[in-house]
Amino acid sequence: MFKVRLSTKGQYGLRAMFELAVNYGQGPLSLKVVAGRQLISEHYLEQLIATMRKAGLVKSTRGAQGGYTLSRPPAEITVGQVIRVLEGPLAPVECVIDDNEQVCDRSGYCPTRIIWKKMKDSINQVVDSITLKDMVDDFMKMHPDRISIS
Amino acid sequence: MFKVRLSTKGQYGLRAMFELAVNYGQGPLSLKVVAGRQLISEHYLEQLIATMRKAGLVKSTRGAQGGYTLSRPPAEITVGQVIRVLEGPLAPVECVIDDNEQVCDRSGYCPTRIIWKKMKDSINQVVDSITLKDMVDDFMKMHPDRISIS
DNA sequence: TTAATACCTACTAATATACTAGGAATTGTA
DNA sequence: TACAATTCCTAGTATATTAGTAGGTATTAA
Repeated sequence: MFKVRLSTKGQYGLRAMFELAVNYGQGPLSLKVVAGRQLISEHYLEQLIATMRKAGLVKSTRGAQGGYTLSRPPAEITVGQVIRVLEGPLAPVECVIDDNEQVCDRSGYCPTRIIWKKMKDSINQVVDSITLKDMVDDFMKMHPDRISIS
Repeated sequence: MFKVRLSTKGQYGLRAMFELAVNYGQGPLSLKVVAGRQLISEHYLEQLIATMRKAGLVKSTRGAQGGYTLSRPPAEITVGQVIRVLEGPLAPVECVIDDNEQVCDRSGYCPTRIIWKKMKDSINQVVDSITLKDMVDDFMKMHPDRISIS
């Protein structure tokens, strides 16, 4: 197997958020449409988007013609925010989740902690430097035809 | 839970390799000593070090007074090599494990792949830029007394 | 000869993953 | 007002992974 991997929660959730970003300013998008466009199980995505709603990343409109919209402009939501809401903190080992030096029992003799810290910082730097708007812009650059599908 | 995390295989394995690096040039170190110094289950570590032996990172000497040594100088073994041997490739999602563009069925419409690629490159860059020698040097700088424990 | 070591295969409890099942509540539209 | 489209909610489940443990055999220095 491979490691430092994301579960499908983060993957699917980010793809769903991308669809909402593409649709931003054009009213709510139903789960059915989002799931259909990204080929994700609708019922499973429902659970993921519930998490994002509770975290304040998306807003919902109930009833017929309802759906979901981003709660902020795409430029104000980072990939890191989305992934961390769905997956929890991004860190290779537990002892570097918090930046404050929460020492484990072997802390004085741990030669590896500094490495885990660097990995963590590097991962988060990548995902925090990309917004949903960046994703949409990049995608439109490569697929100018995609707008007509929406 | 937290994500992009390493299992204990990578963590324990790297700590064991650190001990072998500290001891480099002074003959073999037994599993018992390594496990004892790093507070790891000896029997479990045995399985991890077997993987590293098969991968050519360590050499073993059987029988009484036997043990393990690094098969190359600490400066020639990177943290990335150790972790990848024990955990497999370091990549957040499967579709970026290989650099060649192995496209999934939705490849033309995947707005996230470039992000996973950046995460992967960033993680590997960190671990590949640190050698076991770097770890030992850093540690000795902070704990000059540790040499006497060996 | 013996004690210390490496080497090997199999088993297991606990946990997480990626869903599915089945419905209740809400709301725009005919 | 009825109804269809939607969100919202709780619970179950098959599979895989993790982090070991159990119980040995083979090798070698003293």
